[in-house]
Amino acid sequence: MNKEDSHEFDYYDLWNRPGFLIRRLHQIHVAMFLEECREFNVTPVQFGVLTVLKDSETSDLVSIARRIGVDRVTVADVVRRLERRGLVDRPANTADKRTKVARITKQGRAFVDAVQPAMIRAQKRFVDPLGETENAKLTELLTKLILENDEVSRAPIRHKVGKPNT
Amino acid sequence: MNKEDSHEFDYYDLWNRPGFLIRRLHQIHVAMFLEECREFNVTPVQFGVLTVLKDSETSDLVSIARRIGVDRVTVADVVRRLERRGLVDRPANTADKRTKVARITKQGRAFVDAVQPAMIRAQKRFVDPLGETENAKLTELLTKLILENDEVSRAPIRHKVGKPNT
DNA sequence: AATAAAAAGGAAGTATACTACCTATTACAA
DNA sequence: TTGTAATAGGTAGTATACTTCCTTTTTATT
Repeated sequence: MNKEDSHEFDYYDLWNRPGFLIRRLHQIHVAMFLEECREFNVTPVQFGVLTVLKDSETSDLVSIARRIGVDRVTVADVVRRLERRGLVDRPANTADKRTKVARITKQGRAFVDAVQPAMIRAQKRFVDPLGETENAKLTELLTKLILENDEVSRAPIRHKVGKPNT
Repeated sequence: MNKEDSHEFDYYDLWNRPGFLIRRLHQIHVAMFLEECREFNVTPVQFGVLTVLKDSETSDLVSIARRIGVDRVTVADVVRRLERRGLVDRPANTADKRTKVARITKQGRAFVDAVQPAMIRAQKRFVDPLGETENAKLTELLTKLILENDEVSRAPIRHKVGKPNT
């Protein structure tokens, strides 16, 4: 019998693996987001990039990657798709010829405003089964785990700006 | 100003979007898993499939998909890779010629046993920043959210009881 | 000023995770 | 029994999310 040879916790059961739970939950959130935003045909990460750009006017890809916690190559992919849809453009940077910044267009801004309510619906619906206290606790625990483990990921956010939340 | 026009919660901040937190955490878990299991060159989902197969001897792809909560097309992909490595084979099913079951090989079983400690290390390290109480609470909250929202995802896991899929 | 290190990005490759469409087989029902 | 449903799987296409290797440009060091 292999199931219990660590005689402390049954990691053999998928439902006892935190990683399994997180993967499933992530999957569910993406499904909900896409469902709520179906008419806009936008993904959570695409909306994340647009959110960052709406704040910062222009930004090089590495900065975006750090802000949303995604690999720079992935960001380049996402930005390429947003550019194809006219939501973002890529003006050349004369100051630093290595970078090729991304900039949200007027259409992009209007798009974010139009999608925002659907995004909020998705977020609320996602945590709807929890009460207010549980919801706060969940946010606290998730944030703690992210901040404590951040350096493991390839796209560390290395900060606690804005909202230490603790 | 758009940041506060829902005058209740600042969803404009990425760190206040539960979906963002879940995505980041999932990403971190995958990174940790890959790090701990580097020598074995195996992913969380691959190990999940092997775990299920070790239990059930043989299984058709749809059943695996339901057990681990992943789309059947994805499972087919994963199984193809495991087959290529000799960890799984695909005997034909004479009883039902539609199915082409997956079966874990002897090598596959040995592989699971060899990787198991690294997998457990990854799971423990992931929740290490939490105390025992917090850890239990996290598991409780994640499980609750999964079970309550499961039907949204494309790969629902037969959750709860007597929930006919329409 | 010359050179090495660091940073930004492109290109190619892999894995997960879907959708949509198609075929083959099985189960069910008129 | 015959025709329709449902089921299992394949194929193709898209998006996220990485890795590794490469080039160009900037920064730092000597």
